[in-house]
Amino acid sequence: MSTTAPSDDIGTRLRLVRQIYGLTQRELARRAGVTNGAISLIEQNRVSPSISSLKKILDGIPLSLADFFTHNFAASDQVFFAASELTEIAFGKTVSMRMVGGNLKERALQMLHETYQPGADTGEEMLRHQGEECGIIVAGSLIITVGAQEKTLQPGDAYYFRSDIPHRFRNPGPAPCLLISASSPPSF
Amino acid sequence: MSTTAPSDDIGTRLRLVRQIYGLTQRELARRAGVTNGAISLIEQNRVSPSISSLKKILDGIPLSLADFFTHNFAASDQVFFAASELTEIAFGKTVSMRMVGGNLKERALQMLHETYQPGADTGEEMLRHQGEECGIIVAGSLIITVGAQEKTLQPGDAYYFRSDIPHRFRNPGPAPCLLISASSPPSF
DNA sequence: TCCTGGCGTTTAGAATATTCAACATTTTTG
DNA sequence: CAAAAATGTTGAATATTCTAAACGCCAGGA
Repeated sequence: MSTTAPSDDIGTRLRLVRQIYGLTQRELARRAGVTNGAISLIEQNRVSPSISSLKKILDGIPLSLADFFTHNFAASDQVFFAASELTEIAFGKTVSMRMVGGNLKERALQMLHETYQPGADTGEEMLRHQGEECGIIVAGSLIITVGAQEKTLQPGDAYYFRSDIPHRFRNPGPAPCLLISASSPPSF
Repeated sequence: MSTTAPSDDIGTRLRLVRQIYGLTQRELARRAGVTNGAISLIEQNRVSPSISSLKKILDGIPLSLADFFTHNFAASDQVFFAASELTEIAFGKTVSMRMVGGNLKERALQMLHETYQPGADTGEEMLRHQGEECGIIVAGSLIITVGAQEKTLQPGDAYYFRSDIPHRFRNPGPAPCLLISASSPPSF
């Protein structure tokens, strides 16, 4: 039992969270039913708020006390990613993936833009890992095997399965196959 | 981003935690550098402590604010388990396991008392999953394969490996093999 | 039985947090 | 550019929490 403790600089933390949510001290104060002055003093660490005050304030965001103390609110958390910013991952010469938010920490989700060149195959020794995954074919076609089932998917088709069921992806066609996938928790 | 929020009944929560850790108000107050009266008032919800006070108090346990707000401190959390209370899990007719704390929630750890009957084998298709695992042979003997390595373990021998390395357990001997294992995170 | 020591609780007063209203500064707008 | 609106900060008054010391209660030991 030991969640990593965030800094106890409550003031900076609150200011950060408030700004991430795009609220002014006055707007948050109004929603929370406290005064803007109180929020100002707290954010400057000139007072240490009571739990009841902090709770009221966080309710105005809204955000639970648990989340407030648990999560790492990095101001640098990127929200938008240019195509060129996606981190590239290659598996052999036939499979490559472009990951959304690879630089983020504490991701609960992994989204990939995958490319399977003609002939690409994740291998006879099926993949197995924890979590769940799903995806939608964007271009080309792909043969997906999941447990005892196998199907050729065309653009627009999709899949969803528990990742602990052995699975395999193959592109038999003459054209590259593009697909967008999501999985949780991230496997890399 | 939404950790389940525990009750905001800070008083009861603090009292519960304090008692779980076997501390009196006075002892905790001494460690935390606050007065026993303050703790009494907080536990009765007659005041809402400041973050700084609550932090000082939790430091005396010690417990982080994040953990305090995150975890579910069920007073009923069982600590001791009679052999008969271990939850039984069978895989085929040759492998069975007895799990410690199967009824607990939020386990970070899984401990099993495993029995491999003569001839038992987890299968040629090696096991792979997230986390790490280790164990000690209690009786009989067992052939364990981990990646490229393979070894016959005797009572007292032990193993430790990252569970994502393909692994396999076999009991070739004429006698049942007993072992105790631990893994994290729990795989079931 | 009457102590003694430990427990949680309570109360008055000191310390701290919060409100209210005003201020200085920046941003928006005509 | 000037006026108006919005933002964060501050000081004095109020409200709340925290301390220090006492209280009542109960379990064990002479």
